[in-house]
Amino acid sequence: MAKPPKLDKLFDKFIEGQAIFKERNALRATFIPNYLPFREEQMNRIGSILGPALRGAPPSNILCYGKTGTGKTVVAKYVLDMLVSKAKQSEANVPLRAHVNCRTITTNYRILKALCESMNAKMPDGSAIPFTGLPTDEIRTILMQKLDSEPKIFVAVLDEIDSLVKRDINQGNDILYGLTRMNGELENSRISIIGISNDLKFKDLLDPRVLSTLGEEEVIFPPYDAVQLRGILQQRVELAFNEGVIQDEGVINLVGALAAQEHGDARRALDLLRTTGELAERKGENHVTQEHVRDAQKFMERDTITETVKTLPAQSKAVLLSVYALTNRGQKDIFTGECFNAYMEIATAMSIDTLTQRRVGDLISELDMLGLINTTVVSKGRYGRTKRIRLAVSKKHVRTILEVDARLSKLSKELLG
DNA sequence: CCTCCACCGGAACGTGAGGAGT
DNA sequence: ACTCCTCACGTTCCGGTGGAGG
Repeated sequence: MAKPPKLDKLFDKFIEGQAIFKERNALRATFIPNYLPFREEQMNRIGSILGPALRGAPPSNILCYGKTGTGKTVVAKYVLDMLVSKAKQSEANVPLRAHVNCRTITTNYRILKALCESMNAKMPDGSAIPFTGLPTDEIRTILMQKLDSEPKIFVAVLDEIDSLVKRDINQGNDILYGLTRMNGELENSRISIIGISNDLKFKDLLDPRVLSTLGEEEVIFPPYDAVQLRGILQQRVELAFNEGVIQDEGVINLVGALAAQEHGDARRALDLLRTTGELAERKGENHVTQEHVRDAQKFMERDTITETVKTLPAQSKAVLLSVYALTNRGQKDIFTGECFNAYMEIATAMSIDTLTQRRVGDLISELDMLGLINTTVVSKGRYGRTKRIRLAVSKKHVRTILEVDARLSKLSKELLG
């Protein structure tokens, strides 16, 4: 059987496509290059703080601040890698280490569990630690016993530590207080914490008792400027792409410039560059052009919005739709009361429960945080205080996506404005 | 300067699902 | 079968508030 020529050509394109990438992973956020440009200062600071661990002395706790994609995580990992390999070389005290992302690991229990697992701690009977069901106290005891079983320095990196406190200010403070105070209860070992925060104001949320121990040392990660981004990209381009793929100097400049607009986020820059390469690859081309960069930018934007809207729970969809409907009726500014009324209609039409205004208010805030709408609290004097709401994404965008939901097909044109 | 609207947003609590141990 | 845990999602209650209009 002869191969269909079309498919044949398609596959050929993929084989040719290898001409684009040499090592695609070099453009991923998890990749740790052997040199981190523009972060010497931060690396030296953290290095000198952690240094005492090599002599078995407990390092101070560190808080790292900086917006997303400023290299906090990669620097922390890099320095710890170096520390551990140095310790192994010289047979000094090899510190234990753990890296926990507090945004994906959402509860105190699971954070403790993750810390336990990083050093293979088991239940007293030798079984694995269960996902849930244990009192949090108990798992803390297990952690401490394991730590104390032999003298060690334990460096725990708590990534995105701000989300821990923002999710639940009491719970967050509790676990941080518990961790920072552990040193007073441990006999042999010492624990030291590297907190990584995207939010510069995160300190305000911390209990002063927590802050005083956790924030012993602070390291700031400023955003990269366009020139630095270009430098980073240049370094990765050499690792990731085959020679001659990027002939146009403008490609890197453009990626750097686009990412610099997004508060100097290197992760975004690398993502954009990778998507650009993949786009060119899919088209079966051997070179990457500025046109590809622009396409990739659009593609990524559309992709993230589509994804967030699609995965919204039904109630949030109803709220978003009510904003959409009012916008469609020609209203630019929408106030909470109006939004709530529209929501009641739409939720009824969707035949889902209607929530209270209090709850809808929270959903509005969530949509705001997702960047789908913009809200500001405004005072209209005699006519009360409320939130001014505006749609932050294009109307077309919302409609096409929301229409996919089966419950929404019933909604009348009239209802949607 | 004071009032008072229409909501904001914190606190406490309820419910039901999901999992573990006994 | 029963107890004990956490967690997501909502509700009820309520004190707080910026500024237009009196």
